[in-house]
Amino acid sequence: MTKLSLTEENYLKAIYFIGGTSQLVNTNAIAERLNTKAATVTDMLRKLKQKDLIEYQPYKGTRLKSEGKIKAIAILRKHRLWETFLVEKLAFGWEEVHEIAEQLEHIQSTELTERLSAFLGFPEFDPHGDPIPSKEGIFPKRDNITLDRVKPDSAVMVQGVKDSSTEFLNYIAKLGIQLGDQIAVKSVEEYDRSLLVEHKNQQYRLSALAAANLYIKEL
Amino acid sequence: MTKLSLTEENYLKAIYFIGGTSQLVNTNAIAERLNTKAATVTDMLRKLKQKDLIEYQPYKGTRLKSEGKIKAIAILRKHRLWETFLVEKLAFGWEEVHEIAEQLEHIQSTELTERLSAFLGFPEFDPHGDPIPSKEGIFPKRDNITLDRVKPDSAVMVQGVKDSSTEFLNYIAKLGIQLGDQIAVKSVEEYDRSLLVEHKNQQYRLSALAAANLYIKEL
DNA sequence: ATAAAAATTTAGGCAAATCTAAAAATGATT
DNA sequence: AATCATTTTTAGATTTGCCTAAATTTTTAT
Repeated sequence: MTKLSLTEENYLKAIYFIGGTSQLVNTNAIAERLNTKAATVTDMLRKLKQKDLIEYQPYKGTRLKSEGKIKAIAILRKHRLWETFLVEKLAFGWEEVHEIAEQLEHIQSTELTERLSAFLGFPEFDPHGDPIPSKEGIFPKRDNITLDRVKPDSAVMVQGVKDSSTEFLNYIAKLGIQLGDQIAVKSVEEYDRSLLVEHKNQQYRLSALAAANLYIKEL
Repeated sequence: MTKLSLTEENYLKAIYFIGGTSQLVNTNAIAERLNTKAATVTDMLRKLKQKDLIEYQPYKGTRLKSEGKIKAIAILRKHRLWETFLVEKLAFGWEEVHEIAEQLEHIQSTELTERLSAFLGFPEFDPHGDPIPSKEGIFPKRDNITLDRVKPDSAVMVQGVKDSSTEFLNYIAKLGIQLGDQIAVKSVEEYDRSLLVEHKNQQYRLSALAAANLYIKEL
């Protein structure tokens, strides 16, 4: 349980995001995600291997070992809890919180994390609809249905977004779509699979791509 | 408005705590406060001088310049707001929060700081009773303190009530509390933040709510 | 199968923040 | 005023995280 530097934490997070808990991850992919150079990544991988946080074979790639996974998931937990705090308690918009949460996720205090979670009512999903792992590192289950998988004439509730890029978040913000909103699917166009939907008493068309990026729950 | 490193911020804070906004501060005093060596401090002082954050004459000591003061006070503001958050919202004890706030005070986002302040109800004093500077760097005057913001073992004089509802006035009348009365705070209960007070040679317990509605002056 | 391209590592350096040891300045004491 | 003690600075190293350029390994394409 050695304390990691901020940089080390960010490398573990990057490896986790690219390769999850088991896939081999390339040096270049990490370099790109962290806006750094491959040589720098190599240095750090040697260091993380030495700390037994990752498996790493030169030229072959890297993957998290169990200690590394635990750390990465703990950081993710903190990130998503803070995002929830920022949106639900401080009334930030979905799009604004990421950068701040990137800083807050590195605060060291298990006690703080657990009290924050309690304060927020032990949330299982963050404002983007992404699952918040428990302190034991277990992810809550979710209905992974996206809007494009829904039959015409069904009513659904928006539960989250799959694509959390700023572009997409801005797009749905422009449409006025928010978590918890109800949407009724009227029909699906054969040609491009776009959807005619009714939302907040308005009818409009959603592309298949947009629909595929909205997690929903059927009502 | 250059972004400072965490270390630079800590040096400014240290200078501020030792010498306030105008007194000359010795190299050794800073070294001691930051648990580092005098030589290290000298290096940093040269750097901070170069950034025009401090006045510094070798062998003569250092003091904050206006930019440095602004930064130091902004950090102090964040520290005390976070402490307030930790105690009032996450129910930490007074003593536990300092270390965590030392980390949180370095989070960079004015927006976050201001929203946090709003969320907390624009507090003017932190749970230790210390004043929280405004975002303009101005310290609130002491006389706006309410009894709940006072350190244990302090003696105060009742100056007024914040809640002037008949219910509250009746309640304190029943306790025999009048303007100008002296009250000594013996201790504060962690659990519900109620106060054990001595007043007119009697000891009794005051709820946090009642205490929060009594304006006092420290003696 | 071999050469070209791409990915990765090694080698050598740099900046920030730290240290120890030695030198210099200041201040205190007789 | 001269000396001794204290404070502070300078000099020279170390560690961490990063870089560029060159070398090496792996992959791809002919």
